[in-house]
Order: sequence, then C-alpha cells, then structure tokens
Amino acid sequence: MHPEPVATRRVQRATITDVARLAGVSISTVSRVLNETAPVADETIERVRHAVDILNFTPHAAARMLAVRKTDTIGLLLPEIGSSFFVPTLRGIEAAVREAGLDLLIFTGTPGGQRRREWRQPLGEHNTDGLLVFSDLLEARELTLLFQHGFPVVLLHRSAPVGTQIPSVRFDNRSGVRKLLEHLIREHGRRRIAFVRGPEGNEDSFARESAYREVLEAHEIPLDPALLMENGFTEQGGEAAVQRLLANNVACDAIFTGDDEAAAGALLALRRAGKRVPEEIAVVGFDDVPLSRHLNPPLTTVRAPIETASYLAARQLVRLIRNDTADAVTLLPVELVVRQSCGCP
Amino acid sequence: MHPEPVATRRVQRATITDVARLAGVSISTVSRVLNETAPVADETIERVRHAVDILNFTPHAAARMLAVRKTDTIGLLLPEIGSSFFVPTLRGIEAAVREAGLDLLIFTGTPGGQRRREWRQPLGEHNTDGLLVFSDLLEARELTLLFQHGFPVVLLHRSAPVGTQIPSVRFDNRSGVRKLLEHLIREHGRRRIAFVRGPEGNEDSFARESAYREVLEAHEIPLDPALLMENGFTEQGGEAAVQRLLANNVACDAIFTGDDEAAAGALLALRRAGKRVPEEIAVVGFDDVPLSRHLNPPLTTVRAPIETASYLAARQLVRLIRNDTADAVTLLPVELVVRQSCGCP
DNA sequence: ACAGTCGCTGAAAGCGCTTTCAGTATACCG
DNA sequence: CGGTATACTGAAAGCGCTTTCAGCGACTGT
Repeated sequence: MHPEPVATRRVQRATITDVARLAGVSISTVSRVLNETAPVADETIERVRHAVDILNFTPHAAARMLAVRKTDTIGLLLPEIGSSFFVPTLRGIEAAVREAGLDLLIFTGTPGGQRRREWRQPLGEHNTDGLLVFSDLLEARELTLLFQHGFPVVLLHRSAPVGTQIPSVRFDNRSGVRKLLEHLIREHGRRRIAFVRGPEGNEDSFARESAYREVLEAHEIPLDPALLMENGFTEQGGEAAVQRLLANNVACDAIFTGDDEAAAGALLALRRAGKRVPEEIAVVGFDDVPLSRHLNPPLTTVRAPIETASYLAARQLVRLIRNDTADAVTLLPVELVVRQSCGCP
Repeated sequence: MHPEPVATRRVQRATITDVARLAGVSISTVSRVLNETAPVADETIERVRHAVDILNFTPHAAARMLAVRKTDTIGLLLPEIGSSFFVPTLRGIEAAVREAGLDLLIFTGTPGGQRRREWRQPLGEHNTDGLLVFSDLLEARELTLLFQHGFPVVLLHRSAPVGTQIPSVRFDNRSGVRKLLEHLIREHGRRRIAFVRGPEGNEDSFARESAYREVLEAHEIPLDPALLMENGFTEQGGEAAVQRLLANNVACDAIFTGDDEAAAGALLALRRAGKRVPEEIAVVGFDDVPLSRHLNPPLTTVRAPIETASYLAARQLVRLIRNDTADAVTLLPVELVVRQSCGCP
C-alpha cells in the first residue's frame, strides 16, 4: 500500500519579466499582448507569444488580483456536504460560474457546527468577488455586515435577514406541501399524517412544517404533537424518527418527511418493521432527488428544481458583482410528482 | 418572481495601513501581531487588535499570497459532476483540506468535453499550491509538464502517466471484480454475464473490464462480444445499455454494470421490460454509493471506500506540498457487499 | 562599567502584475 | 507644410501585504 515514496524539487516559475526579457520588450508590452488592452505591433505580439510558449508562462493569479483588485472568483459556503441534494446544486453553480468565466472557491461548515472565526476569513470580502451562501453557517449579523459593506452576497434556500436586501433564491415550499398533502388527504383519505421535520433553523424545513400545519387546519385535522418528529434531512434521521414513531405505537396512516433522503430512511425502517407501504402507511417526501424514483416503492414527492435554483443563484451573484444589481427574491415553483409510495397505482 | 431589483454600492475596504494608522504603529507591527511572527508588546497587541475590530479588517488574500508566495489553496479538477459518487468524494477532500487549513478551488470539465486551453489557466501552477486531479480532463503531457516543474499533483482514480512519478490513489478494482463475479458464478451459477462498461478512457472502467475478462477466462466462460456494452457510468447509460441488450434478445442471466448508477438504470429498464430480478437476471454493480441499498432489489455490489480515497488523496497532496514527498501509489482495498440483486435471500 | 543580548519597533525593499504617463515615429488632414 | 491624431512602446508608480535590516533602550553577565 505504501511503496516507494516519491520526492519532488520545485522549479523556479517564469514571471512576466522573464517573458519580457526573452522577447526583448518591456513588461508593459507583455501585459498588453496578454490582455489585449492596447494595440501592439503584430511582429511584437508574435515574439511575445513565442516567449510565453517557450517559458510556459502562466501569470501569477495573486499578482494579477492585487493589481486589478478583483479575484474573478466566487465563494460558495455550504453546510456539511452530506446528501445527494448537493450534486445538482453543485452542477448548477458550476455551470453558472463557468459561463461567467469565474473560478469557484468552496468552503463547507465543520461537522461540529462551530465556525472558525479567525481573523483570516477564508471566504472573506477580500478573497472572492462575491459569496453564495447556502447554509445557516453565516449568522444574520455577519450577513448584515457584509451587506452593509456592499459586498455581493446571494442566499440560496434561505431568506434575507431583516433589514437587509440580500437577494435570495428559494423554492415555493408552501405550495409544494399543499399539493402534496392535499393529494394524500383527498385522493387517499389519509388523515393521520406524521411529519418528520428537518434540522432546527433550516428555513426550508420551517416553511414546510408551517405549510403542513396550515393544510391540516384547512382540513380540520387536529394536529397531534406525537406525529411531529425531528430528523435532520438525512437518511439516518428519517430512519430513527420512524423507528421512534413505531416504538411509541402512535397510529398513523402516512408519513411526510421534510426531504427525500429522510423518506428513504423512513422506508427502510418501515420495511424492517414489516409495515406495508403504501397500503398501511403512505410515505411522501420533498425535493425529488435522483434517488427517489428508485426507492421501493418509488417515492411520491415534490420536485424542486434544485439545479435551476443554484444556477440562478449563481447568476444573480454574477449580476450583482458586475452590475451591482440583482432581484431581491427569486421564488421557484415546484411540482407534485406522483409515484407509488402515496398509494397511487 | 422578479420583484424590486436590489442595488448596491461598494464600500472602500480597510487595509493594513488603515489599521496601522488607527493603532498608531507601523504596518510591520500590525503584520506581526496578525501573524505572531515576532514579539510585540502586550499593550501594542491590544491596540492593534482593537483597531482591527473597529475597522473590521481582513487581510487581502491576494496581497498576502503575493508576498509569501503561496496560496494556501489546493485545486480540484473534476469531470462534470454528475453522479452521487461525488458526494463522498467531495466530503473526503473537504475534510482533508479543512484539517490542513487550506482552501479549495474547484474546476470541473466542460460538458462538451473540450477543455479551455487559454493562457490564463484557472488552476495553473500559480493559482494553487497543488492540484488534485480526478478525471481525464488533463492530458498526460500536461500532467508530465506539471510534474517536471515540480508542481504538486496527485491523481485520484487514475494512474500516473508513464515516465512520471505522480502519486495516485485508486481502488483495487481487479480484486473487487473478482470477488463479485466469482460470487455470481459460484453461488448463483450465472455464466452469461453481461458487462456494461464505463466511459472510454476511464481507468476504473478499464480495470474492471479487464478483470471481467480475466475472471471469465479463469472459469472457461467464452467471452461473448454481444454481452459487452457501453454506457458512461450514468443511470441513463445503464438504462439504455440494457434496453439495447433486451432489444437484441441476447440471452443473459446476469448483468454487471461498471458502477452503481448504471445498475440503477439497468434495474429500471429490466423492470419496465417485465424481467424479474434476480430470478431471471441478476444485477450487480460497483462502488456501493448510498443509493444502492435502496434499489429494488437492494443491490449486490462492491464497496469502494470513496470518501477515504479522496481524503487520502488530498492528504497526499498536502504532504507533497509541505514536505515534497508522497507515496507513489495508494491502492485501496474493496469489499464485496452482498444484498439481494444477485439472488441471495 | 562595558560588551553582548534581548525585546520591541519602523523604514524600506520586494512579491508579479496592471496601468497611467510620457514619449517617439508615422500617418493623415487642411 | 504645420498640426494633430494614431500606432506603438517603455519607465515607473502602485496594488496590500511580508520580511529583512537596522536601531533603540533596557538587561544581563563579568
């Protein structure tokens, strides 16, 4: 497993000065042919290009950033990257970032949850041209501070702190939950619907829960606190929640998990307990991650345009960086996708 | 969807000079208290810290990089981030990167596959302290060039180009395939085993295919070219491959897909065609992504330590950056995980 | 009492680029 | 033919940091 270790010695990198010397011009000229910022004689261009090739010259990004005072980089702040929710999320962001010709710096939260608050901010205002924040890692007051400094920030799946106008893009959670639960109630006559919520402080989870309460109320179904469970938007969380539900023997004919991963866990627990889904208990989720159609039975859920959301968020950020303007809020419509776990054939 | 657009005006950032002025010291002193590189009087430290707080000062990363001549950033080169394989991969890398106190710059390949080859290399030798390369995006000759320059690079799921000693970390694919197929052959008596391979040029896929051939040979099963299909390590690819297989009516009693996502697709196609899995056709995959245990039936596969691999790769890179040494090759053991899709109860 | 140390600090040189600014040579206009 | 724009180029001044270098005072040891 550990054969010959390998060693390395660094080689001095070429700088713009080397190129200039080799081409017999000044560094200003080299800079000009590289950036095409001023007319340069064809013959000179040729010489410079040639020198660049010979020396395999690549400009030192930091020097460039320092001189032009921008980084052409955007930062992405993520919670711990756990679920498959991140695959489309990252794709969307990456697409937008590449389209804009920027680079992407990623920073994720520590599992422990405690943030590193040091003087050297990894994604601070100085290291990137803007920040895409997905997670509750950054506290409201830090966001506010950033906003007040006019530093470009956009929020993904989280709304702006009061007092700020930070652009955000989110799903229309309420409408999704409404469609989902009404389907369960009207089409399948379920009324004892458990809700397995996401982590404390997660806005999506909060919105979904309050929509859940609204729908129950609208149908005059009393809310049974025993049907409300925690999880954390993870498979294990969903599994544990359902285990608890079953252990406590609380009657229920449907489970709505705040997200699909939890639904997967719920399904696992239900099967292990010998419950038939959907006959005895229906299960529905939210998000429609790629996993969902493969579940057994295939999961009825709400399709959230995950990739689109992150793509648009990144685009907003780019707009904010380049034009100093963006849409305050982008609310993305979601769509009910009926598969079999709700009881439909 | 697009309410009031929001506008922003930038605010001038504080520099070390501002801090120095406010604290009534020289910038050298400020730098020293920030970096703790030389003794500074307690009272002075206090004044500087205070000034830093007041001004909300964060050092300009580019300036720092330029001065110290390192970026404290590592670059990650990914293929298009498509499958859930990336979730553990990113986690592992992120963990290692954070442990080492570095930042992570991500660059993924263009979907079209053509690389941007411009003078301004996004992840070039100048923008990061080292590169973690997962994908065949970078050609062998570019890797070689980097290696010759002594630029730290480590390869993930890809072996070093001939002539270089670039460290790499990979799975022990052959052994995994052997265990998997021998199980299929010995325990379940399957002999017409189709193989759905990954994308051209993917080393994992190549290794798995050649191991497949070896195992067949060892069991004196003739290789039927009709049983060899392309896909691309995607769900859709696996689905399409199996559709083709069925359409051509080629007899087969098992399908081995080069990865689990493709297995998920295969399962879908099989079910749609009314084939019973595993009774009529067994299906096995490779990787054991989180999805696999949820498939219907749960997928027998080979567990590859995806997160560990990327974690170790990142650690090797850090070692290479800091100590100029690393292990030439790290081969990670894999493990058969038997579920129901092979025919086991 | 004096050289040698040590704690602490500021001036200044650089890191590798971009970008004015100034300048020369050539073209073009009336 | 004088004047003015135009193509092209180099010197030099930064961008915001780190890091020598040198210096000053206060201690130490002999």
